[in-house]
Amino acid sequence: MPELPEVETIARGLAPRVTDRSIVAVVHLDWERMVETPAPPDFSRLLAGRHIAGTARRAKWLLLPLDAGWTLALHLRMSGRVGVSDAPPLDDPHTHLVLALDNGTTLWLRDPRKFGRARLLDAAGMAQLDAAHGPEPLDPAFTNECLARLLRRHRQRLKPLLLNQRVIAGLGNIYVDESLWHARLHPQRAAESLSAGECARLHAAIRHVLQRAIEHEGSTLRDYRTSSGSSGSNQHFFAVYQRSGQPCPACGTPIERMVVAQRGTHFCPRCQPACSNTA
DNA sequence: CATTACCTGCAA
DNA sequence: TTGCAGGTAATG
Repeated sequence: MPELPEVETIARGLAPRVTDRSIVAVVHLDWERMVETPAPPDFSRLLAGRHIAGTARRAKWLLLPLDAGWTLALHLRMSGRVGVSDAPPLDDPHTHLVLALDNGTTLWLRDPRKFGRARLLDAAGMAQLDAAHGPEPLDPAFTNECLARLLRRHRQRLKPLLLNQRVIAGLGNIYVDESLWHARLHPQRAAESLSAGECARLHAAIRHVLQRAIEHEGSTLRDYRTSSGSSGSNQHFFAVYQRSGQPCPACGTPIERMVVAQRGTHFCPRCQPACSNTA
């Protein structure tokens, strides 16, 4: 579920409640496959006593930088949620990881679909995670020219290209569809076929769409909640996502849905015309 | 590039 | 009952 804006919102909301706390212990872990590294006994042993320096985000990973060079990295995949509460939510069958903090609160991860993942990384592991992802689209260093270079380098259609975390970090199905609509580009356009002007439109669209979503604390379709449990409101600003049959906000043409790269894809057939090099 | 797998809940 | 879902990795 959570894409860049949702994870960013969670990281910001979590910060005041975990920064400068210490982890007393892992008090609950009932889905060991969630822990990718190190093996769960070491994961729990190494987390105990760690100091939490703050919160951060890389791509769709929620990061808790700890002391001694460690970082706790959490990926919420489709249905994961994290929060801090006074009482451990141990009666909930979907809460799979609970950390006790030194002020008596608990940091928990809940995930009905069990796709979420946790890693405890040393500096080298964190560097690897970083290197496995493309540039952050909201980083000032991500210029129009950076995007142009990415598009030139990959012979792929726009939709799968933008979903690929190794190419550009943090976009998922929602924000790819929304960005392509704002840029007036068909999801199946070949990446290397974009003109300079189209590339500039895509660059501006991606940043606009992500920034606005963060301002609205993310998009809640079903599972996503902020770290305090509230819904995001960005879903009210979708132009195309899950709006098939409804009028395009720009031209009134009914939004269409098709499958591209195995993903439901929403677009306006008039504003985002197919080109000769799309099919 | 496409398909499958990982899981569960929910709507059709 | 079937199909679908915001993500990703592994496999033909």
